[in-house]
Amino acid sequence: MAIHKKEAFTQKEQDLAAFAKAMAHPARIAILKVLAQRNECICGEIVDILPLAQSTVSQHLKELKTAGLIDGSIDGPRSCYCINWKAFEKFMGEFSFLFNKLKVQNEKACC
Amino acid sequence: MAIHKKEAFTQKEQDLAAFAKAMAHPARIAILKVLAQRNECICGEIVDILPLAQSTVSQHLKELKTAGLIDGSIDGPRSCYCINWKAFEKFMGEFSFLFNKLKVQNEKACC
DNA sequence: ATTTTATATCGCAAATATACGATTAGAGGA
DNA sequence: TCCTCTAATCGTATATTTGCGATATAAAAT
Repeated sequence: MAIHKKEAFTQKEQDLAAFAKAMAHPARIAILKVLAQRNECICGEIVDILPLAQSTVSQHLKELKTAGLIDGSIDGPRSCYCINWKAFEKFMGEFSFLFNKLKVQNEKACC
Repeated sequence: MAIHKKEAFTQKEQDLAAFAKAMAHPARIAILKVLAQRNECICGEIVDILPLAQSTVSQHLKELKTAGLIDGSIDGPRSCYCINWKAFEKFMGEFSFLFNKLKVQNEKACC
């Protein structure tokens, strides 16, 4: 294939896919869970909780941040992360719109 | 790395990640959209709509089916697919549970 | 100034995913 | 029976992801 054809799809389709992709790994789900549970933002605590090396966790955090699912700020020698609730609401809303809305008229089984 | 450490996470984390992964590609989002829009179940129409080769579309359909997001049945010489609304509700519910529930108590900004 | 502590980044190896053409399989129709 | 149409699967090239150790960076502590 050589070429990934993401460009051939609509921006909204790409955005939804990117959002899903950011959550498409159990480690990142686990990170989001930790961030959601603790009111304050965590950094290296995540490394202690997850069964992964520090560098790997850092990489997952970077992906989540790039995707916009979490925010991060430097706090002295350590980094602080937290969930970007706005982004979450936006995407969850789009998923709901895309599928829940259509569900109503389609409820009956096909095939 | 050689080893994917999925096993090191909880079943629920793995399930959510697998669900997200199934939607982590714009082509699959587009397929789900088509299936959601048409009341009856489609097969090769998807190939006409998407800018991808038949074999590629078939592969995406297989992934969606394996992940449980769609159902498929053979109808003579052609295949018929439709969205598995039950699975959708289940996963959307889990996402909402995981994040919306926690949002309430965390609304304030951190970092 | 040196050492510790906390993170990010680099480089690499292995696993997966993406895409397509070619081939296969099965149902209908000529 | 032979051909056609639809869809799945195989083989393969390339791209991306995952994971870790090693290294770099930067603030705090000694």
